[in-house]
Amino acid sequence: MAEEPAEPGPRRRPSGRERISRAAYELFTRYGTQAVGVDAIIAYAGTAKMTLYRNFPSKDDLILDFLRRRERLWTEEWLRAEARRRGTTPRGQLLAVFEVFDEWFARTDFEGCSFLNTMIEIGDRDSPVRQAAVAHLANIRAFLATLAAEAGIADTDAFSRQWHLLMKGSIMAACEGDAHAAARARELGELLLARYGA
Amino acid sequence: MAEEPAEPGPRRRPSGRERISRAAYELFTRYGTQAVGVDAIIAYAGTAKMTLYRNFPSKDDLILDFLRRRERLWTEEWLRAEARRRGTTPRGQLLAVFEVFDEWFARTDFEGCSFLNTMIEIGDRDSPVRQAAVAHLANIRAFLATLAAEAGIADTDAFSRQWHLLMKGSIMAACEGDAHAAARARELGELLLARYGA
DNA sequence: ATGAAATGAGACAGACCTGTCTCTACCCCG
DNA sequence: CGGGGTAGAGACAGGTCTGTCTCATTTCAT
Repeated sequence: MAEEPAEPGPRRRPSGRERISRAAYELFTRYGTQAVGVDAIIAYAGTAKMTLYRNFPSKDDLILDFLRRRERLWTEEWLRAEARRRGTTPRGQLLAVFEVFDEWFARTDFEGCSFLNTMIEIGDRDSPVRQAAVAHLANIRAFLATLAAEAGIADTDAFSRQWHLLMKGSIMAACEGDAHAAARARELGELLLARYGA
Repeated sequence: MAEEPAEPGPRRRPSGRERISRAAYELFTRYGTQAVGVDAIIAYAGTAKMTLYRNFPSKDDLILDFLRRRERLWTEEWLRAEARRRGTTPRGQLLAVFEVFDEWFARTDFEGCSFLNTMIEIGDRDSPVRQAAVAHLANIRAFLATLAAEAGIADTDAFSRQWHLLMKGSIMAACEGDAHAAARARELGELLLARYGA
């Protein structure tokens, strides 16, 4: 949910790898990693198929690249940055997560959390792709734990897991069509903050 | 999570349709509706492919049958029955949901909520399969709203949506591997009950 | 400008998917 | 016993998927 800098020069066409990576990001976020084939990606990127397979050994490697890009653009540059920016206190930054979610859920192209979607789409627990998605979810929790520590909460692990539970529950509710899912989670969040004395 | 009655006679082999429906249930719950092909289903059921297509116009119709069966076996005969049985008060029956979930999450063959999984797997919002999954999720909420009304809660819609949010969040956390996801949600549930004066 | 590297375009292989069709055999009820 | 509905087995069509290969063209640094 941020834009790329024009990579090397001032107005240069991005490399084939970069265009494929961006195309995969657009299509994977919207339609899921399993529903989108490599042919759709190269058509969207305007490249040849060999450009994809010269840069990525397999589609799975492209999905791993997609998850890393998602963490950078969504987790870090969007969610974390916006929460930090909107909240004046650690407590306010935690609650700002659901303010950000509220706008996210209202987008017409809202299609859920790519990490959760990928985890569910990949049934095999041993798949490196699924394990990567789970690891990226844990990185979201690491940010929550940081905020919890700054808010003076003692058990940051328990708190961040519960806060993340609210986030995931609200995302699923939004996927179902609940327009007020973020506000419902925010109210639960306030109860949880009070419970932890923050 | 209940067993079928031996349909007509005392020890008769179930009909082809019934065997296919049961096989689809086993495989779809475990691996997802998109990952399992009709060939795997007929092999598991021990039937011919034409037996499937004589009884179900398409795979999508088989998935719809699967979702209905899931509602009967999981939502009604398992979740609702166990919550009713374990709790002595409406409040206790609500909290018993997470007691039941705790045992569910610990199962080695735990593979999440089939309604959520199907909703995510089917990207197309207009798909009848996805809409059916969403409708089955709403039926879970209807049960929660009944319990909320019995517990004397005024806004049963808001409450049931928040309780369901906790359930869905805990399921996602359990899919990630959190062994204590049910206990975390239960604690949030107690805060919510207090907030609603129950 | 020139040679090396990257890219575009598309055919192709092999696997898998849904759904159709045929043919044979069984089973059950009258 | 006999006949009609049901089931099993498997070939088949038509599509999609990932991944490989070839070859002409472009692009870039030297």
